Amino acid sequence: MYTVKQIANLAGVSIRTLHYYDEITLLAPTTIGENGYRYYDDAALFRLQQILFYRELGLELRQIRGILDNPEFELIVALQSHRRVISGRINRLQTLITTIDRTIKHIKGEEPMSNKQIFGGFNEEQEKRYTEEAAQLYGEERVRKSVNLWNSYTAEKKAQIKAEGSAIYLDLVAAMPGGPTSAETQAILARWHQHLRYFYEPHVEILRGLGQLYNQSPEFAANFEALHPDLPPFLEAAISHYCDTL
Amino acid sequence: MYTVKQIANLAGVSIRTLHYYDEITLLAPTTIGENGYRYYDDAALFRLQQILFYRELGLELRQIRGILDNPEFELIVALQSHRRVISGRINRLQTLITTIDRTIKHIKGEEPMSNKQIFGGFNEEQEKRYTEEAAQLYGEERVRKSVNLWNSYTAEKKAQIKAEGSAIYLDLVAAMPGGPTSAETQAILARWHQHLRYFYEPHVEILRGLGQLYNQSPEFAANFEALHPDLPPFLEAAISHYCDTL
DNA sequence: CTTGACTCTCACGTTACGTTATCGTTTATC
DNA sequence: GATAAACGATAACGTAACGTGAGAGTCAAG
Repeated sequence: MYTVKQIANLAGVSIRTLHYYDEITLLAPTTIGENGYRYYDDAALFRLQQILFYRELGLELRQIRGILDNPEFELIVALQSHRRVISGRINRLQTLITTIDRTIKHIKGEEPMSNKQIFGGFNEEQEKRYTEEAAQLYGEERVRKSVNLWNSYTAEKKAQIKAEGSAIYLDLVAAMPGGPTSAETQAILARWHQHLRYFYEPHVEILRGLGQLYNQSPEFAANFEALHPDLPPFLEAAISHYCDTL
Repeated sequence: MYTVKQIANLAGVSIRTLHYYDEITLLAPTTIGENGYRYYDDAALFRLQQILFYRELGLELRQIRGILDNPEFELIVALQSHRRVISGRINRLQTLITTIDRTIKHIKGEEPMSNKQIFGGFNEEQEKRYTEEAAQLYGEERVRKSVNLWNSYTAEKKAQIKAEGSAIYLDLVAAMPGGPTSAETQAILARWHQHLRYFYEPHVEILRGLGQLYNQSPEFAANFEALHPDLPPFLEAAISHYCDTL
């Protein structure tokens, strides 16, 4: 059993951080003494390690809690995923170093440099975030295939697919009053299921993963909330039921 | 001349960020049109690059403004400094990767693991702060005096002192096979001790602090690593022993 | 001349803590 | 067994660096 200070020293975090993580139920102490003191055991130590990894990778604490509390969470798989993301980070930093070297040469007049190159290593991260989360949930290869498939469409086809998607989600919002398990909702989900084939072969696990993603990932959730504030949890429930009946 | 959107796309930042940087006078647009639009030129592009480097390294925007607005600021020197710090970052991430590998083996029961090792790579940032504190304690006034003393030398004298310093560090590299406590190493350290008098009165505490600084500060360490990859830890051990025998 | 893409300025919201302030508890020392 | 030092708790306000609309003006193309 460790006290707050011992944990703080071991992990290099502040005591306030431990208080805060307790407050938001991200890392609760193993037991609390009669004096109100927090005490942590080794399991808590490993959970904290995971938290720090995900934090290092830029995830919000709420997401981290969602991931760690997911019964399907597997420590080793998660660690291997961290490895890949951190490797990516290292590559990015190395890009920054070449940007530095190139900038120095450019200033000395030894080499020309484009405007894009000035920001090499900075502007690459944008679209990655989106991909990173998806990659962690259902695997890099699948994402790659999906991207390839999507890119194979013409611009016209892309627009049509997008429109179809929008229509489906609007219909889902209209179906919300009936509840997530209503026949109407489930019928629309069948269309949604079919629609996904434009991107990849939607396997049951994937469908379930998408349902969670739509509710847990802030980026997805934000999009759906724009249509209706309660759409994300509604979607997760409805998709879960849909998968159960397959 | 570029508009906000063009800059945002080039650098991978949001328009809001550009607005904010203007608001806090960190990056003002080159000109403002009659319509109130912000327009930036290439110089602004380079300033933004610097801002992003410093931000990547974790500096606060106020500090960044202070650095960039300092008349002594030199672009190339700054870029070289970024290089060293980013290299340190890469080392830290690589430590994280070994922590991951070790944790995986530990979970599989293939290897024991200490509590400290669980957080290898995370708690290192603290050590930096210790050094910073030390720097502030011993710090600013002595640094100022040292700078004054240094500036009182002629260019010729400066060159001679620099050469002497380089010779000492090269001799230390040559003495590395004998180990940090060898008579040879310790004799060279006596020269090093004497050499420091060109800069300030080397008190025992300061010597010890320097030893730690040489190994812990990524900027110093990077310089010494250029001479030999294991020189920084060797220096810390050798200087520690030298101080013990004073 | 309208439509859509851009732009502006408020102004409030957010995340993950830092920072006192005030108070009870434990431990080391005299 | 008293007392100070170190440690723990809660509570509440502060902050940095933007995100996120709202409302309104501007520009380029058809």
